[in-house]
Amino acid sequence: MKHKYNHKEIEAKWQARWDKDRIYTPDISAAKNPFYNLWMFPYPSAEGLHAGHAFASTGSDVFGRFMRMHGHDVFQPIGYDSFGIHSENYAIKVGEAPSVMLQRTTVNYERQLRSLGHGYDWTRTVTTSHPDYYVWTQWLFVQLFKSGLAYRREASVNWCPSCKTVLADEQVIDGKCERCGTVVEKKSLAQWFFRITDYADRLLDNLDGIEWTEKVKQAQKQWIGRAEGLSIHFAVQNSTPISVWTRYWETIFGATFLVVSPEYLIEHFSSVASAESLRYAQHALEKTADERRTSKEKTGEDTGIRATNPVTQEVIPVWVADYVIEGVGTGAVMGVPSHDTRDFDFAKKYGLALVQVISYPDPEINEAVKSGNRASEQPGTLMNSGEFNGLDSAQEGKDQMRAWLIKQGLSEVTTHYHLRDWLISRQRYWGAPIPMIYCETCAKNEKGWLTENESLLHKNHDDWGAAGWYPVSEDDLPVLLPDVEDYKPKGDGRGPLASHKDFYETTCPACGGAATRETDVCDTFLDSSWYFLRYPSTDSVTNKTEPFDAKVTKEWLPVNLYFGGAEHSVLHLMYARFVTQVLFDLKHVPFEEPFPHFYAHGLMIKDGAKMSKSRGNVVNPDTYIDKFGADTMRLYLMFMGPMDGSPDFRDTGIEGMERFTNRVWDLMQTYDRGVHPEDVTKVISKMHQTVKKVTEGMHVFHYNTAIASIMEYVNTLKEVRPGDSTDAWNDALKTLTLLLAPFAPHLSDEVWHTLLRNDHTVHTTTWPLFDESLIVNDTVTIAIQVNGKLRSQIVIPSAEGLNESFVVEKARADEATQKWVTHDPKKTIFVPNKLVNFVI
RNA sequence: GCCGAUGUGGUGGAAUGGUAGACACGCACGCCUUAAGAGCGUGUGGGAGCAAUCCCGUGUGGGUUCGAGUCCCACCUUCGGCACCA
Repeated sequence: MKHKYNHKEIEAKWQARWDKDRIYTPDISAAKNPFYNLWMFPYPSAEGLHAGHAFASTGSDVFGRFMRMHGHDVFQPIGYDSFGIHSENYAIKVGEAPSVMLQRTTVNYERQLRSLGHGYDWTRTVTTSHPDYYVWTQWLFVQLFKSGLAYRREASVNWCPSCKTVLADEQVIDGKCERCGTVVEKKSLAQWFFRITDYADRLLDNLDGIEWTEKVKQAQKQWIGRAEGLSIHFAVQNSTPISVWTRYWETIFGATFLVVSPEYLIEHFSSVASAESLRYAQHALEKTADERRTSKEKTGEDTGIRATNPVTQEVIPVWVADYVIEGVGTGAVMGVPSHDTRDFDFAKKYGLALVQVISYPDPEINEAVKSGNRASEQPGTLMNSGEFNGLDSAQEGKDQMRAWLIKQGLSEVTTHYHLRDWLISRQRYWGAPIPMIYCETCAKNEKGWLTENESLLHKNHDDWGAAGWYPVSEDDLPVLLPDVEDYKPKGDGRGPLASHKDFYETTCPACGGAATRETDVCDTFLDSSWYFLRYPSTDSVTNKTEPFDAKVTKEWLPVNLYFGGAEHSVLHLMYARFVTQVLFDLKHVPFEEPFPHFYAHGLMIKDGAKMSKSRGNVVNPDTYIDKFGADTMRLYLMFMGPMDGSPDFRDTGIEGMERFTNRVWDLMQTYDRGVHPEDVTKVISKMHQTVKKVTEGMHVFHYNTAIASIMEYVNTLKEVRPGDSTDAWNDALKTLTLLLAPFAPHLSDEVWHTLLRNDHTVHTTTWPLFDESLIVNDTVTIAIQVNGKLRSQIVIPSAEGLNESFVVEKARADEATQKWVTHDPKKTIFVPNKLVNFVI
């Protein structure tokens, strides 16, 4: 090979040139054909981007470039999700202020992202920890508060003893902190919540109308967890009735006891329950959620309370047990040992009654339920709930049973959700201060913003914690996060800002008296719940007075393609949808769904394992870009496998791709060389075939097969004999350059200008079209099968490919075939242009 | 337990029901070179055979079909999500 691609020189040159010519900076207000191409913005970690980020961001960039070559005004912004525990924890570790560390890490991120040659619009970036941005995060909080969707209540919440802050349910993975992996504890604190549960139905139902991978939709559906069941009321002697919630109401005849959660017992029956059971409940509350979750053995205590089964009129005992979880259902369950394995275990251990279902009150229902209820037919046999669920024949009985229970006034239909309200407060420093003010005087007078004003959306809220609370006036935003020395979390349930009088001392917006600011800060997921709205408006003249420009937003949103990791299925994506729906209801945006098309890319692995610092298998893209160049790196990343897979990064693989890059570069030097007249058809046919395959691959993010067909094309061109058909050859190389442009943007633009002698960038040049009719070659190979097994092949002129009698006759005449087909076949199958199958 | 995926050479991975393993990596041999590297060329699913060629092969077992990696039924593996969910 004579010529080698000099990546260092060429890539630096083009990155500077693109910047200067602003080819990735669309005219936001005048764009005719907008395409908003968004990659989930990273949090700028101290370690910088790893190869997995490069894989994902390149996948997004390739598509943006593809769209740009289709005449779209592609807007591809980038920014930093810079607030949050992750950044702060690292700052604490290295003993540096988060804001100081951030300056260094963002510079590094920008350098890395630029070195990959991505087509970002660097004139419109977003940094969530900048006051210009978080002023609007605080504004958003105020809107939610005024809508009645933000409220404050004392609650038992997830507490991470290492991060020393509370966490949202979504941020607890297997009982551990999503950020640091520490086992999460329960703690009772007064906290701000968002009423995302108000939007549960819409969040669920809208999923049907958006183009997301099934996997991610399923994850959201499960997380929302809508389930219809019945609330059934059990009268309690000398006390308030107990309501249980169940989806298996037809088993109520077998309910021989009730079990309540420790929380339930203390809240409702502390005066009537047995001392032993109360002690048990108190003790149970001290256990961590994880301890309760993982203990196999069920424990409990008889409360001494007696309830009545509303259907059988049987008096049954009420027990307390920590396997019943507060917040699931009503916190009380009916124990049906004949139908549920957990109830069976419990009943067995404590000697509770186990009764089989003997009869039903209505003969018709009796029959219907019985038909699906094997337990009733085989007394003494335990039927577990799983087995019962699988029986379709029981459905009709269940439906009738429900109608009967409701008619008798014993129960009502209740829908339960797994989704909980979004806990926003963080007792930390590095976040947007929650823009609320508490006035003790007003609180005493039962006054507060929500008691004096009508909320905008959530009308029938109970005013938990509303007294005394006022939002910071929008004119006074932002509430600036002060620079403080002692930003470390103290762990006493209050954030570091609570030690700073000059921060929290203020005056009441209502009465003018002394008041205090909220000292907790917002969850980082609030920062990222609306950032996509900000990008197109960053340079708008109105951005000092509005979070985003209405006209620009109407033009550019919702996001055309959102590219990101599936690990955000139930966190970021759910929050962003919720916030967008609220903004829609408040008429700030004209759409309900921010990401009508979300593509979930896979997670890159290295040596068969997930990349992680502890495994020591994190691939830093810098070394590879330095050694092989961004284009070779990009090509390799995209060639490893489909975007939704989990490709394994291997050094030998990128070396192979370097050979390809050099082969292409070498081939490009032959521009004007020409092609042998006898090879012209071959070249043209392969060219159109390649354009077709690449184009199709791009649309479905199968970049690996797109690159594979480009490789085939290059292999073909290398075999072609030189000659005097210059146009055909030059056309072939021109097409090759265009097809490579999204993957290898630097090399392509260099070739495009210096060798192919164009004076405009390749990246806004129109993507090549293919002509199906030109893909056809002079000849076509027909496979010959005998009884479905391949036995021979024949080559025939393409013109005869559809001619059945011609092809079959040729096939019968084939020597190898005659060995297998000795007499007339029973049947002959002919597939045009493909094969002939003789059945003998 | 429930939900969703997944399973193809030594490896990454290709295949609108129609020639399984495209394209690469790796490996082997050869050319070039004083040599190494780079580059170029040839071969490379398993088995039998000097060879032409034949047999077997897409997690397992059945089925549909002229023809199944692909469709249907049952099961297994691995990976993700949810979960003492009442």
